[in-house]
Amino acid sequence: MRNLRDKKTFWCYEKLSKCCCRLTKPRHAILDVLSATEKHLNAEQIYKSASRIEPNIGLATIYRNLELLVNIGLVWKFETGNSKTVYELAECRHESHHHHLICKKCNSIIDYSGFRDNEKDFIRRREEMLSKKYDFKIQNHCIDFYGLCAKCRNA
Amino acid sequence: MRNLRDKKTFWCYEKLSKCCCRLTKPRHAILDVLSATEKHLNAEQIYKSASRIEPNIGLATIYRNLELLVNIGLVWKFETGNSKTVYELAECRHESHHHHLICKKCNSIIDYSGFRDNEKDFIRRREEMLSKKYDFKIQNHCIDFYGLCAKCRNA
DNA sequence: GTCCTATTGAGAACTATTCTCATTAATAAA
DNA sequence: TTTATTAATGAGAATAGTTCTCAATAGGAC
Ligand SMILES: [Mn+2]
Ligand SMILES: [Mn+2]
Ligand SMILES: [Zn+2]
Ligand SMILES: [Zn+2]
Repeated sequence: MRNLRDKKTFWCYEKLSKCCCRLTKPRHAILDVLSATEKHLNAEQIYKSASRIEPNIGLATIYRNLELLVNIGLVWKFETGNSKTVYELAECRHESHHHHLICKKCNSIIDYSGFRDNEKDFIRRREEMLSKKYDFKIQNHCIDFYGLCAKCRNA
Repeated sequence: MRNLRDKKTFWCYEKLSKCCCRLTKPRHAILDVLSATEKHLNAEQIYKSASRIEPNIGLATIYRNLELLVNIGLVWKFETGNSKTVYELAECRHESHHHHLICKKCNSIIDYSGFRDNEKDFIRRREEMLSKKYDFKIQNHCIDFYGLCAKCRNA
């Protein structure tokens, strides 16, 4: 196992310890799995990949840690409507915040992140307005577009 | 039971028969339940309310019909992230299309529908742009804002 | 190295949803 | 109105994603 000094340089070690969360081997593996892909993985897929790094890891540990990582904001979780919850890294990626195009037929997900400035402005203004109008503290948002991907439309 | 002539005047009878769906008693009850509220109900809640109208209705029938009604576009379904899928009528309401403010703590949902024209324009333009860029036919969208409601913030 | 306790693995338990199948009833046709 | 067709139903079993339990382990502060 990596020694302590190495661990302290891990990209989210600080954030974890700030929350009194230890950088355990399963946790490290899960973060490695999510870091290594740009796909949206469900718990089972993360379990399989993480098992290659930590062969004895348990599925319950996957769920426990995903919940924890979502809570401290390192991971973004969302439901696709076909009962498979998927996860992706929230930070440390090409461009962290993004929206989704979701195909209703094949359930594939396209990340959309090339925001124009006016798009960010628009959403920020909308959030300000909504916060006031409904006395609601907005922390984040989820914008998904549903429809048919090119492949499914031509099939 | 209502006779045939009455049923044919039911607000979505045409839409149903167009899809070869019969206006059955359980179906009628579910639509009545959804029509009578502005809340977002889960399957269990719909089951309980519908049971008061049709005492022998089965839970499986609730799920079957909700799926059907979602497919033909009469009902809007969405997942709140706490594993309770909720449903609401898509048509025949104050203002059909709307977005949501969802409290992360108490899971309450606020409907937000007072769109300004520029908001609709903005989303329409965005959809046009995305459709082209990703060769994706957009059919609808889901915009949710997550955060803390007034009650939970002051508690 | 010692100690405290957060975290783990295994599997049982839970729960929302879907499936199966014999029976019933909505509707079109006669 | 009667009949025929087959979509739809209720009951309960089955499934699957997720959470829980608990004794054992290991991260990391000291
Ligand atoms: Mn994504
Ligand atoms: Mn709503
Ligand atoms: Zn597709
Ligand atoms: Zn709240």
